[in-house]
Amino acid sequence: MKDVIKNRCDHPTADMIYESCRLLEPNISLGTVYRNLKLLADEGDIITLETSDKKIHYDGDISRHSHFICEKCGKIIDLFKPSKLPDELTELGLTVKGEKCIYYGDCTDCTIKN
Amino acid sequence: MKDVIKNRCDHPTADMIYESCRLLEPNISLGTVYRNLKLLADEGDIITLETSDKKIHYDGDISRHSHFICEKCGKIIDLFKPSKLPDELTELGLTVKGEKCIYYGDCTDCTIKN
DNA sequence: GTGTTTGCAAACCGTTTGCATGTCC
DNA sequence: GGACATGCAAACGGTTTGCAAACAC
Repeated sequence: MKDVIKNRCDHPTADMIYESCRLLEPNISLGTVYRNLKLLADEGDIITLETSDKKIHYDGDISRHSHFICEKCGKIIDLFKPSKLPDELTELGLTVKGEKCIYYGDCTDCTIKN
Repeated sequence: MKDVIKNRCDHPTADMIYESCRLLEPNISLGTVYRNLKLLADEGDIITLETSDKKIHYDGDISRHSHFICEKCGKIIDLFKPSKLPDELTELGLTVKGEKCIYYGDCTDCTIKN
């Protein structure tokens, strides 16, 4: 289960993971998938991403990186170059964990199409 | 309805807005609130914030500013000082709208308590 | 009249949970 | 045996939607 997430480089939702798991273990149930995802997320083994499609997306890569989410097509893009966090955060005593930060806007594909 | 959101400086959820509206107009229904919130959001008059509490939070302030969300207590904090967006975004041709960006971590209150 | 907005309740859908069964030591 | 993980189905809760009545022009 953990491997299934770690081995993919996208940001699957719970039911995408469910489908993947069923290929390996056809009898696995959706409840189990949700339970284990929550466990992994609580332990910090995976990252959860809140998007605007009302589904939770999971990321098996817990290294320091942030994300960009296209508000038009929902595409999620990894940003790996470490970025300077705003001074305002430290001034207010706020600590960002693992550079978890989500930028929202339009991706190239959507910009071109308009 | 628009005024109700614009006049508050927090980041209310749909049912918080519903409660506020009912004080002014006791017969208003939840469906109407959701419908109008969606309209306002589509028109760009308000901003939606995706948090981890599975509720949509709305922000009547559409000026350029980003947000910090505490993953422990759910508190949402405005960051008003404009921050330098990562170069990686422009390199990838990604445009962030209104500096919409959410940082996740622990707020001061939660850090102190632990 | 026609077109738009509303209240209401039911539907929707991603997620969570209760419980009986199965598995491992 | 006991502790824990799983399958299954029902429940949960925030959001959406269909529809008839109310409103605006």
